[in-house]
Amino acid sequence: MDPRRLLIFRTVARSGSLSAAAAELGWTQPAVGQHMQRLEREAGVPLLLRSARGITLTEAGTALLVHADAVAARLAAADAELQDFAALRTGSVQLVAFPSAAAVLVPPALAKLTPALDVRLTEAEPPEAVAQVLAGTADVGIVFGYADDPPLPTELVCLPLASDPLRAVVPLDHRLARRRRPIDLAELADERWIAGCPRCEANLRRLTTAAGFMPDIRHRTDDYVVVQRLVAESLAVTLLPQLALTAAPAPTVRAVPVRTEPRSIALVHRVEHALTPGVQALVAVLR
Amino acid sequence: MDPRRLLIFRTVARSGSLSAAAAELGWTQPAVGQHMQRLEREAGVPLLLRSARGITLTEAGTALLVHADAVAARLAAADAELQDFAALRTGSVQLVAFPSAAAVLVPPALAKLTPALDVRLTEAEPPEAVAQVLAGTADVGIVFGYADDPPLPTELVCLPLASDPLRAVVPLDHRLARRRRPIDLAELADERWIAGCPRCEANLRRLTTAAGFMPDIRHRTDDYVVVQRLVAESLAVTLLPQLALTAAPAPTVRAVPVRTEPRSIALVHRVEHALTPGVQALVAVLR
DNA sequence: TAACCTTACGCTGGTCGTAAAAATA
DNA sequence: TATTTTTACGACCAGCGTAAGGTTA
Repeated sequence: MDPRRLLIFRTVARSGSLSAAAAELGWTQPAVGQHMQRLEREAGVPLLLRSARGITLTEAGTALLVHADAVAARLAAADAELQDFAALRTGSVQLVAFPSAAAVLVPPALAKLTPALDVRLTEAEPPEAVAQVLAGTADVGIVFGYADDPPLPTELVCLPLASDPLRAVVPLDHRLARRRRPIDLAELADERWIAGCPRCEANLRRLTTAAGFMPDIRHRTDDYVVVQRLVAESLAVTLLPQLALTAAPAPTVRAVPVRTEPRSIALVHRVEHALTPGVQALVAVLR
Repeated sequence: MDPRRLLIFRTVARSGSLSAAAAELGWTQPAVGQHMQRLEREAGVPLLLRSARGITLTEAGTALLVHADAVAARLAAADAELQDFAALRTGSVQLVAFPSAAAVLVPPALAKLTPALDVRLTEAEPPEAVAQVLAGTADVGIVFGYADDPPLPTELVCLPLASDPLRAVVPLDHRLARRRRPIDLAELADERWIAGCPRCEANLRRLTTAAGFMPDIRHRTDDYVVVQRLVAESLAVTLLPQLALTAAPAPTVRAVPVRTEPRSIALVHRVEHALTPGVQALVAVLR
């Protein structure tokens, strides 16, 4: 059974005549008549009793009208729900961000969004975040990247958000603590070091190699609060991105500008979601 | 929203890929793809996430699938119900018949029908029965007609069922009670008469006029039981159709063949109901 | 007459198929 | 390579409009 004809039948049944239904549909009388003929032929049962005063439903027609009404109601409900998605009156977006972005960038962005959009935040370091977006576990990811990162799969869209400079973090009484001009990394060649997550450590090694030394790594943690406490006790120095320092500013350490390439912060999502209203809205407030 | 595309979307969602859906529908892949593109454009929201392993539903797509399933279920229910009507597993027919037909012709006919067809009998004399069928209050009418009746409206179909000869009904001790050969109406010119319903009385007057006399009408009733009791008491004679005598055979009177035109018994229904299974079935067992 | 219905027929446009290219595993 | 997708384009037929005819109130 062709569902379009069922809806035309509904219009005919409710309006009382083929011509009235045609007017309602913006068609001509024969167009509606042909549809009803085909519907009745396919049904195998007369549905309408024609007369010069319009139409009356047969018993089968009356029964069919109930179903037609139900179908029309469902279609209207489907339409309304899709419009809710399109107008951001409903829908949810899974957002995954690395910790300091989750702390600094995400909350003010979410505050700008309509509360009808259900954004759910989880934390993950970039490699895992990208994997989640690829797998569909997350819709939008906030990640950071270093200069020589491999390119992302073409399935993903990458929107640069900001450039995040690295700072050298030293104790308050360090000899470089009061320097205003950017220092060279080589000036920290003889320090003890704290390394962060694997990618950050790889980046650190790349930078120090370029600066001509091998860092003496004593501790490893990607927790920027712990890092700063270790530095405060003069146990080591480290490089931290400005974002992490903004997330947890510690008066017990000193962040000194250093001549290194900044890391880049970017937003990723699957290409198909370029038109998904929820993703679109979230991307818009994050940029 | 085009309901056909909703059903195609349902097939796609359930089969997991455009190509699998196309195979299921007996179409090609691009045909399905074009439908989905249009559906998404009209929806204003992406519904499918395409990949090389097939498709995944977006959140909006998942919501839409629920409605699509509901629509499909309703369409199936509508189809099933129409087939029930077509196969006489359901449905009802309003039958209106004049009293003696209701007594003699209808019961054995109904006994031959499937009990799933709900036939409802009411009694009415022909003029009213025809009016009911015209108005749609009844679907099938059993009526009788005389030679010079006006033609029926073209909106009605008339199927002759039988020819019903008239009998002269006289007391057992009447001088004509033992006659085997048909009598002439003129032989009853001097009797007292009982007339029936208005149409029957008109027919009686037409016949007697042709036979050359005016009947001395003493009583009027269309109840053929009452008629026969009156005759049994030798209060009058009358003409009764054979059908009425079959309905209520009375040993206390004598029915003698008489040379008159018989009345005709016919079945009427609206032309549109020629294809209605219930009407068709009822007509078939009544013929 | 006016309103409803059909039937007949021409033309448009939706929609399906074919063919080729692109992307992923 | 095999399977998925998309895009482009051609052809067909469903379906709408126009026009004419029939029936009832």
